[in-house]
Amino acid sequence: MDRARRVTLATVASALGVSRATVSNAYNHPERLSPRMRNRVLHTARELGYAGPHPLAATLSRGRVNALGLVHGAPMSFGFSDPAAVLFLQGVSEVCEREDLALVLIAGGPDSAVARVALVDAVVCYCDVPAEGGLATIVERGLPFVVVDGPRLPGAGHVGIDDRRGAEVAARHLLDLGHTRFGVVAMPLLEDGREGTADLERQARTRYRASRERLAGYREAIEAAGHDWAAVTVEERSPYGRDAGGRAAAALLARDPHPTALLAMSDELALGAMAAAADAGLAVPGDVSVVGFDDVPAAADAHPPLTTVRQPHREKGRLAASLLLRPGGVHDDEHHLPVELVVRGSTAPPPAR
Amino acid sequence: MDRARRVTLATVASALGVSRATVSNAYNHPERLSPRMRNRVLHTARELGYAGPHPLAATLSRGRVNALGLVHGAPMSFGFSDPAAVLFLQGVSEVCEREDLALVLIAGGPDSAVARVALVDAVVCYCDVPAEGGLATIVERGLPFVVVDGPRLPGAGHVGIDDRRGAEVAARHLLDLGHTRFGVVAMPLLEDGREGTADLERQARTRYRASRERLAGYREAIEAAGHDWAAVTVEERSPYGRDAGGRAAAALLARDPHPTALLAMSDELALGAMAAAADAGLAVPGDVSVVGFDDVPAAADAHPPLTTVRQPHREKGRLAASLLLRPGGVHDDEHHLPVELVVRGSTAPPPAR
DNA sequence: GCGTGCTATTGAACCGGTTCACCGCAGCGG
DNA sequence: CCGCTGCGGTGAACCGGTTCAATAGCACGC
Repeated sequence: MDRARRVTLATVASALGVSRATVSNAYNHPERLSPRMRNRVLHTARELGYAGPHPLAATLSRGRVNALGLVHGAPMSFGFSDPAAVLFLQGVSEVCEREDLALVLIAGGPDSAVARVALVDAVVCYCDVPAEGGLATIVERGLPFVVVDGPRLPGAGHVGIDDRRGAEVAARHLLDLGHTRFGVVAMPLLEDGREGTADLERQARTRYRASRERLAGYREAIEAAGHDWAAVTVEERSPYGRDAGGRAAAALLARDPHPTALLAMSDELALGAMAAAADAGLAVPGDVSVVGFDDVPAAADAHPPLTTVRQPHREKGRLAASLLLRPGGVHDDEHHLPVELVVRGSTAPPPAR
Repeated sequence: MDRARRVTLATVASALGVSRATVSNAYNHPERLSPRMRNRVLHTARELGYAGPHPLAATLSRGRVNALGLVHGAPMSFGFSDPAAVLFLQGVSEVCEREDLALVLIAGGPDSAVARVALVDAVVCYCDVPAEGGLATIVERGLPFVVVDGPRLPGAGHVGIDDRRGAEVAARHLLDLGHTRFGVVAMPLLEDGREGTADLERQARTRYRASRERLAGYREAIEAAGHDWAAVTVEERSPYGRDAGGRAAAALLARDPHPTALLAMSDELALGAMAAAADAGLAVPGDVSVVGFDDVPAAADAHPPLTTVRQPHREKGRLAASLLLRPGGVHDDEHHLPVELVVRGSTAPPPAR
């Protein structure tokens, strides 16, 4: 079976009595060979069952593997369950497709064994890691990379949105509608996986950039309107799914009086929150308004359609990938994409007293 | 800048005056070295800014890259827009994650330039290609592979479902409810991208296995109930999205009398069809019943929730990946996963005359 | 008949490691 | 003091190509 010596470029060369360089040229630089020779080579190769230069070996000399890596903060399989991540992936893959690049999904996070050895030319880090020490593996490998939605790192590109402003706009929308009692359906603030109400002290220690910024945005808007932030309950749940949103909202709505407006840090959380409201016998937006963040496709399809902050997920993916392909290498500059409030049916003035 | 000779394993070796083998061992076989030597090596490496053995080179000697490839029939970016494909990907990625493998998304289909050179140990083909000549590139490269939802190929594994039975069950459900006038919302039958009503002749030439089998299933059930298949309109649309389903359904529902039951070949098509029905002023399921295929998450969330044929997408992904990792290599055997009718709210008896 | 200019082909170095048979040497039992 | 064992370390072959300076062969102009 495998005893049979693998047929390599050298096999073909010696079968024809030509040099290896010639065989190599037949594949990579046809114009340097006489058509006759080229045909002989290709023909013999076919006869011998030689499938062409081994990509790995070729790559070793050339120094390029023609692949973009993508590392996820959360487990990779989660990546596919989060619709926002899927849109992002779609953006990245569009660029890869156009540029004839493979897209390598790197499991286990930025410091996994896979990240250490994955065969890629550059990597997109779609994760919100702590600024210090995060991505150490990637940095050490010396690969060009861009961080999306995460911290700014020296030498790396950065793509993100203005989370704070997005959150602020969402909160202001509810304030404008006349709401005064708010609850926040929060993504994790720290890595400890704790669930529950996050007090001011915990809020101050928030490690994830997105969570921190969105929280800050809510707060700014609410305080600017003259309300007391300390009166706003922040319910933190983990991980990111609808379930989490449902549990957080259930806790918020069980309070008396319950908030009339829920600020959800993502659409998935918001969608879960809407379901929880229904379970609690509350109408959205009649009894309680909900605003999300992300504008994933399911937001528009929800009942009622979800008011949310749109961010250009696909565009973020495209941009991140493009930055890595720029001729001059990665400049460590920052790209902020626009956010926009999309008002739909899940928000309304608070119920009359 | 790059003038500075890259620091390689040899650099470290000569800096220490030891052999390259020793440095290599420090990383790969610590137990073969005295702790003292190992520390010296690691320390010097760090000092020199050596990030460890170049994965590419390591891989060349070892012969394994620790990566699984995934090739898509449709453009890769489509892959992410189809929720069924996303679930499948999730399944594959779970296995990759568990096994510390990278997951390489190969753009441009099974015969693209990327497929020719992608650095992978084995590949999952998630595509319905013609049995003859499809996947030629993969076959030539001699990579182990498994085909999902496509044709059986010698030497390759196969994972699929019983599409025919699934379709049959769906149709029988509608028949049991008393329906007699059917319309089929079809995925593409041929590669020509044609849209419109597919007559019997075109149906007979169907190239895609899934389309062919599902059509056959519908037909068997309907004929078994004593109805005339020729009276069933098959509306083919391309590509696979909701829009396509909407357009097909609009055409079907514009007929007079319109069908009271729509058999959609996928949930995305079905969801589009439901929207089209609403646009046409028809109630689902009051005026028209709709049944899908796939049971994607959005099916249960739809209004009304969609009756559909469930297939285990995630499980398919897991199985396909697992087959490639089996110690003995890929056995060319066939794995059929179960399908199951899920009755929800989109089907009901036809309206009274 | 000879220098010139091409083109087709080649040899050797190189990409950056891994592996394995082998060897020197320290410690140990006798 | 000797031979044996086993550990720590080494040299050389190998993985499968690419690249580039050099060369051989040939037509051409003069």
